[in-house]
Amino acid sequence: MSDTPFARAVLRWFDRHGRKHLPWQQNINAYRVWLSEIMLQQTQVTTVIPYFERFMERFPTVEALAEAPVDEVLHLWTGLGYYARARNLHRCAQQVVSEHGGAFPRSVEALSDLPGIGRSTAGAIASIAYGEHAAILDGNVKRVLARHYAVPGWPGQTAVQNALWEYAEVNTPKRRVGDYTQAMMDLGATLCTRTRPQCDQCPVNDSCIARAQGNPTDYPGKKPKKDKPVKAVQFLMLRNPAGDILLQQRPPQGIWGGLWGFPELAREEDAQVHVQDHYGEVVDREIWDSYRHTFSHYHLDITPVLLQLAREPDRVGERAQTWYRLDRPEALGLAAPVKKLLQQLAELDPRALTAAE
DNA sequence: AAGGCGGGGTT
DNA sequence: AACCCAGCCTT
Repeated sequence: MSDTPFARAVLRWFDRHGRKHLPWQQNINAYRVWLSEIMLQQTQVTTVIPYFERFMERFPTVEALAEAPVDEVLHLWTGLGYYARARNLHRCAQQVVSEHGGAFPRSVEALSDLPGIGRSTAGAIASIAYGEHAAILDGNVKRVLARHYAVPGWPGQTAVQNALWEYAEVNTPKRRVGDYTQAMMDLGATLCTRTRPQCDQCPVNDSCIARAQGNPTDYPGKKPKKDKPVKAVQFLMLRNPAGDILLQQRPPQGIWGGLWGFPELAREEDAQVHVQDHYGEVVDREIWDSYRHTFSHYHLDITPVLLQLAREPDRVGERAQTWYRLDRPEALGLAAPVKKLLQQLAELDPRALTAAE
């Protein structure tokens, strides 16, 4: 079978207008492609770039990543979100080393068996790194194809997703498949954008059904919206006489899985009474202003409470814990709100101020 | 099939 | 403030 006219036009456009200077497009190998693809899941290019550079600096090879402590991986991931990606990344690196001799497999099937790699990411790695005939279907490609073929409905629905996969597979060319993969993402990112698509410059505008209809931005269909529930917690910032802050490791599943955070308490409870019962005498308390942290699926109203302990308590509870030195921070994974509060605490810390000078 | 899982950029 | 982003995994 020869390439579709769609694919040929997209490739011609890529030669003239595609992006070719992104960090992971240089010195292409499967490790770099894989790392970038995982980071780019549900995350925009400009956000990813500095993280990608830091990871490549610290972990130049899949072996280096596999050998690192997971806490250090999560530390470098701090702020990127969806932390299961980082834990799967680490496990995947270890499997590539132990089960594939340090080389990522070439086939979509074998790639999909690795943690954190689904059908689309497997297609991206196989096509870009190895030139294998494999399709992708990420947010950009969904938008381009949904408009071009006027596929109605929200891509979260299985039927819509299946239809889009079919168009993706049909148009994926035999030759230059890596360029085509990159080209489709570039098309979605630079021309076929969510708002104000630049149809005049599109290489496949002559066959685009949504454009002919005059309503390209009606595709893809919107996700049905639901009201976000609100949860409220207190973050207990426990400070020992030395000035260090107590952090506990969160369980691997659930929000901020595997990261380190403050002990939490329901909003209604009395923080000072609770802490005195569990950690010993409290000699000072500051209740900081509450603020809202919003996730994709709920709002979290956070009230930070700083509690100064008279003495360092014994180890409390089941979970791993550490006294976080504000003047000499450990390499731990931290949720964004925790990182922000620790920075504010550091600004109050005379040792940290001295260290910064 | 539906929902959990982040944080930030854009509008 | 709503929306979405180079999705995957579990239930």
